[in-house]
Amino acid sequence: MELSKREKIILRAIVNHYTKDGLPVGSKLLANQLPMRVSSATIRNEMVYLESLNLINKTHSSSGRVPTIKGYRYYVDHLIQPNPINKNDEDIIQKTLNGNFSKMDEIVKKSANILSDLTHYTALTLRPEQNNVRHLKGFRLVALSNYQVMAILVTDNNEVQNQIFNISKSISGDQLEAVVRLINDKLTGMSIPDVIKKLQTEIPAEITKYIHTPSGFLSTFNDVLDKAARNQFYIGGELNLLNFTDSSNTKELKSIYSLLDKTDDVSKFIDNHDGPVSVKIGNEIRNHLFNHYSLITGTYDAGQFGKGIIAVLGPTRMPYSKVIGIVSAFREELAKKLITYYNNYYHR
Amino acid sequence: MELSKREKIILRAIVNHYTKDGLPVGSKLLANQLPMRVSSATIRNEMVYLESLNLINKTHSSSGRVPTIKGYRYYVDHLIQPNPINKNDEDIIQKTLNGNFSKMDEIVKKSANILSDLTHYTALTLRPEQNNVRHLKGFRLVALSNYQVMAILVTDNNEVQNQIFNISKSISGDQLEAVVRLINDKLTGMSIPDVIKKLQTEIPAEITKYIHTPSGFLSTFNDVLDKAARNQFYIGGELNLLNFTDSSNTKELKSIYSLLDKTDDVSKFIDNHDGPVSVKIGNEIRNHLFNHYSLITGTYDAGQFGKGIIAVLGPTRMPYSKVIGIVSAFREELAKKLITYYNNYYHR
DNA sequence: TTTAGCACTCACATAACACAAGTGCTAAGG
DNA sequence: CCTTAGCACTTGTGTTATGTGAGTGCTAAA
Repeated sequence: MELSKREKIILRAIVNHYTKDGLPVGSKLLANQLPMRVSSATIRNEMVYLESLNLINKTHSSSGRVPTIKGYRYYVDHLIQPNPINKNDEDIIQKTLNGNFSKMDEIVKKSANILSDLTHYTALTLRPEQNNVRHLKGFRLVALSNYQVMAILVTDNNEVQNQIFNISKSISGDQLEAVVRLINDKLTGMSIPDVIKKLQTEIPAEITKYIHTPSGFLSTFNDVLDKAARNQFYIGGELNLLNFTDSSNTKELKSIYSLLDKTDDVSKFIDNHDGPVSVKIGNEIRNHLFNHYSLITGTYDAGQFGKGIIAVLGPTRMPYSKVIGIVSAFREELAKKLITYYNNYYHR
Repeated sequence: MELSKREKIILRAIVNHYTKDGLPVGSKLLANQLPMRVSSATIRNEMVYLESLNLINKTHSSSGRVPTIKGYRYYVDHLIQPNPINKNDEDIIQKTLNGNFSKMDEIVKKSANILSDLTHYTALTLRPEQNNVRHLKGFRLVALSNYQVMAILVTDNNEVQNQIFNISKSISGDQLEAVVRLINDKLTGMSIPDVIKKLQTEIPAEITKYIHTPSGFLSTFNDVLDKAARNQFYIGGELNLLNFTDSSNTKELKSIYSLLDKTDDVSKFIDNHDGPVSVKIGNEIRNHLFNHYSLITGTYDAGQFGKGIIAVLGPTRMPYSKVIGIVSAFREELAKKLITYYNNYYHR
């Protein structure tokens, strides 16, 4: 699909206006405002052509034009003018990321908040993932009392998971201590696949020396492994959806919120990228709930931590160039911050 | 304020109708429907009196009547007819509370979800609190690696808090081990006030034997103590606010949501009770944001765990008798469940 | 004290109308 | 051949008038 120079200017102007004001854009407005001197009739003629290509639309037979999904797509791919982040926003990122964090996850979580503050949309952040198989760096059991045990698991990306579980009355303190020692000895330092294998084969047999029915133990270990394996993500500004979603449709809104609660579903549509910053518009998100939303995702490369994803969810009618600018800048700052963080605490 | 029998019947009917349909209630409707045989004119006369007492209101000069806050209050205090929970809801409570929980908090959290499902409103639950000063039952430091430490704190209500913190490069593994031993020896078993005192006096001095600037350590301990001391609460069905809040007013809605995020504020208006189940209507909640909301709170006595609170937040126009029935039943079931739970795991 | 009757009020729905913004089309001009 | 002035046409929006229905307060009679 090849557009003439003038058609491009017109389409760009339509998208710019519409994302700014949210009102259909008419030919007269553009005639008075475009860089070149043309009459509104000429613009109307061009608009007919753009509409025939399904790049723009009318809301009713005599209204101004509005971009279609395809129009936004063309705009983002060919017409967008870069809008680098402004100094002020840059400062906010710098300042906020420079807090004191005691866990990598806290930085990623905070990032979701900053990103939503900057864009006034909803932000999602996924912590970095190593692409190789994850190994178990440490596995501890701490007996808190004679009926409560905390399982602590450290993976080689330095993530820590922990979970408390209770032990039924039938186990004595001594038995427990024995099991703690047994498991610490056997599993610490192993790779996760190995841990899972052992949990199903060797370990149960060993444990029965001390405890008759060890199923409670084992299911807890699996829980913790699960938690560690799952792609956790953080959300910032979820209430911002209220700002631009047609609030009459409560049902749809609730569906979206409950979708945002499900880790698996979210990472599904946040995933697969082309390039460092990618834009998905409306039905390109492949979920009918998001037909009027767009998703700007960016990857960040946090060195030893691996690669992570940040994303902004807003209306299809969003100022793409501004949001893309923010996401671009943010992915770089976040990467820098995490690498510094890694060097400060992990590299020795 | 004394009402005649007939006035009571009329007021009750008005509240019942209005909470059911949300439409102003007119005199003709009531005339055809009340137990006694009276004309609409008579009812109108009575209504004038009820309105003079500020128990009911008109939405405009020729509309039917609507209860005022004072009217709801009178209804709840004098006119309400008990509506015990139905078998089906009862079953749901039983079944859901009978899951397998590994932490007392999980039960309290789940309760918020059940309660909101049953009422279709928003539910808040506070975990039980012992009213005496809390003691520190156990305090552990677990070195996960030579740069990460997990602090674990167990209070005498068997709550466990934990937090991970990083140690700057300047500390060696040996130093760390020494500090871990020191702190475990000195603080385990003490009461919280004592712990705090020691953290400010004795401990810093001791630690400096091993580490030059122990301020990082100490602030983390304080963080964890803080977390344990705070009244945590859980929310279920927060999105249900969308069902009955005038969704045009996005701003107010956001204020409410951000209020519900703040522990202190929430426990403030959930607190102070009269009796096992209490009802606060509109401005009685003492926060202008809730002028069109009512709050049904119930206490539950979980034996050794102490006493906790459950609450349902809905519109002033809610079916009080049904919701009160549910809260009443729930507080008892939850108490039972927690006592059983305690006996199974803690009492030996 | 109750009630039938009636005039009155007000929200709500509907239709009629003008208006503004925008369109497509046509015909003339560069 | 492209551009544009002009014009008829469409549609959303806002205003006004008008009718209807549910409800009220008041009065006068039972």
